Formats: sequence, C-alpha cells, structure tokens
Amino acid sequence: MGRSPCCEKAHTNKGAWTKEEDDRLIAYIRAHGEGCWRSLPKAAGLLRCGKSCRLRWINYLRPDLKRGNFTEEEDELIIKLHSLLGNKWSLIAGRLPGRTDNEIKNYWNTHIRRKLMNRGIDPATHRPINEPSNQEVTTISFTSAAAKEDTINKDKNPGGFECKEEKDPVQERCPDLNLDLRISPPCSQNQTDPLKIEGRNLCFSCSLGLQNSKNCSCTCIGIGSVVVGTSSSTNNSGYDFLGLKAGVLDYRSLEMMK
DNA sequence: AATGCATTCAACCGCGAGTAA
DNA sequence: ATTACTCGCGGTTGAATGCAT
Repeated sequence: MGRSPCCEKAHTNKGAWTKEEDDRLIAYIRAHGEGCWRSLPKAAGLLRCGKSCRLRWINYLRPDLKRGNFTEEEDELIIKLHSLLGNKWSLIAGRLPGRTDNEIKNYWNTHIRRKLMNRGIDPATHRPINEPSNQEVTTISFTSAAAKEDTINKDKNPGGFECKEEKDPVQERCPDLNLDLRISPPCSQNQTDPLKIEGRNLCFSCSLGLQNSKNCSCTCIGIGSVVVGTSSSTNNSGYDFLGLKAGVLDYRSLEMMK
C-alpha cells in the first residue's frame, strides 16, 4: 500500500511565494497560531500544501528570525556544533536563536565548508585533510532508554538517555570543547523556559545540565538540556557558547528526545 | 553590452518518527 | 499489532543573482 500524498498536488501552487500568499499565511497564523499544517492551507485560503506553508513560515516569515549575515562568533559556534552533532541542522539551529536549520545548512554548504577547506580541515570529519582517512570516526548516538533499559545506569543517567561515545573522542579534535554531552528530559511539563524555574534564573552549571556539580551555585532541580559546552565556559564570564547569556536555550531542539 | 560560469538560498522531495484509531 | 496519518528533518534542486571575461 503506497503512501498517500501530503496534499492534492494537482490543485496546489509550487515555486516562489507571492506577497499575497505570504500575507495570507501570516494573517492566519497570527489569528490561529502555528500547527495543523495539513488543514491550514484550506483554512487560510491558500493553494499550497501544508508542508510548503510550514516551511515558508519557519524559514522565512517567522517574526523572530534574525536574517542578515552570520557573525564570526556564529560561524565558530556552527563549526563546533557540527563537529559534535554532524548534520543535525535542527539541533544546531536550536543553539542559534533567530537562525533556521535551512539557513544554517545553506550557510554551511556555501561558506563554512569552504572556510574549513581553506584551513586544511575536512568539513565532514573536522580533521586535517592530509590525515589518514581510515581513522575511527566518533559517533554520538542517543538511544531511547525504553529500548535499552538494561544498558543504562539509571543513577548516572536519570534522564533515561544514553550518550554513547565510540572510540577516539571528538575532544581530541576540538580540545576546547567539553564533550560531556548529556541529555535529560524536562522534569516539569509546564516548564517553558528551561533557564528559569519558578522565576529563578539557573546558574550556568545547571543551565548546562550539570546539576550538583561543584560549579553549581544554585539549588535548582534537573532540567532538560543538551550539555554542550566549552572547557572555558564553566563560569559566567566565558564565551556564550550556547547563547545562554542571552537566555535562549530552545527546547525545540530537544523534541527528538520525547 | 553580451555571454557564460559560479554562487546563493528558497523551496521541494522523500523518508523516518511519533501517534491516534 | 497494524494501519494511516501528520509532522519534522536532511538532502537536493533550480531560479535568481553576482561576477568575470
């Protein structure tokens, strides 16, 4: 049995969006909010498929988009995150407020790849290009605890997700990166801002998921976060690696762990 | 000014994950 | 357990634009 098409292709527009279509989409989402992409086009009076509407909104029309050129700091952040996460553009975008996965993907392919090549670094492996290619490549996989309950030490990993690092840690390639990559689900359903619990700001350690660490300066409880930091960023004066100073740790990037 | 090549980026496509029935 | 459906992601495409000749 074949997969049903996402929309009635014969009656949908394709290609570039017109100003009128943009206006309709914006007006509809302002009035009704995001979601229900399949039914949105009909409700909004658009001859587009839901996927197209979603993409247009997320990548172009959203009011919180930054647009404009990437800064040098953003460049370096993308490179570091890519060395850690690979082509997980949505995860990377989650660390760059105002940037979309599509935008970052395009920027990577058009600018950063070349930039790394010029530095003599293979953009795929983040290793020097002249290094032997048969070396082990690190992969970091997130495995559902439900699938591998018996392999997980619950005490060490109460969030229920396993961070498996296989040989040759990335840290060797990016010595300034703290690769304590740890994932834990949100402990509270109504907690919308992971950096704030009951109106309190979390300390930097806790915002990185390092509850109870020696650097913890607050009494906060565990929160959902992907821990990706720089070794030099264990205090508040360090480089704002995840945009944490700006208070923008986006939960969108954690939806894959639900 | 005309042409051809290179680059950029918005948009499309197909697939997998999650979920309700 | 199975099926059908929606959503979101990553890879790819192609039109628009910039640049060199």
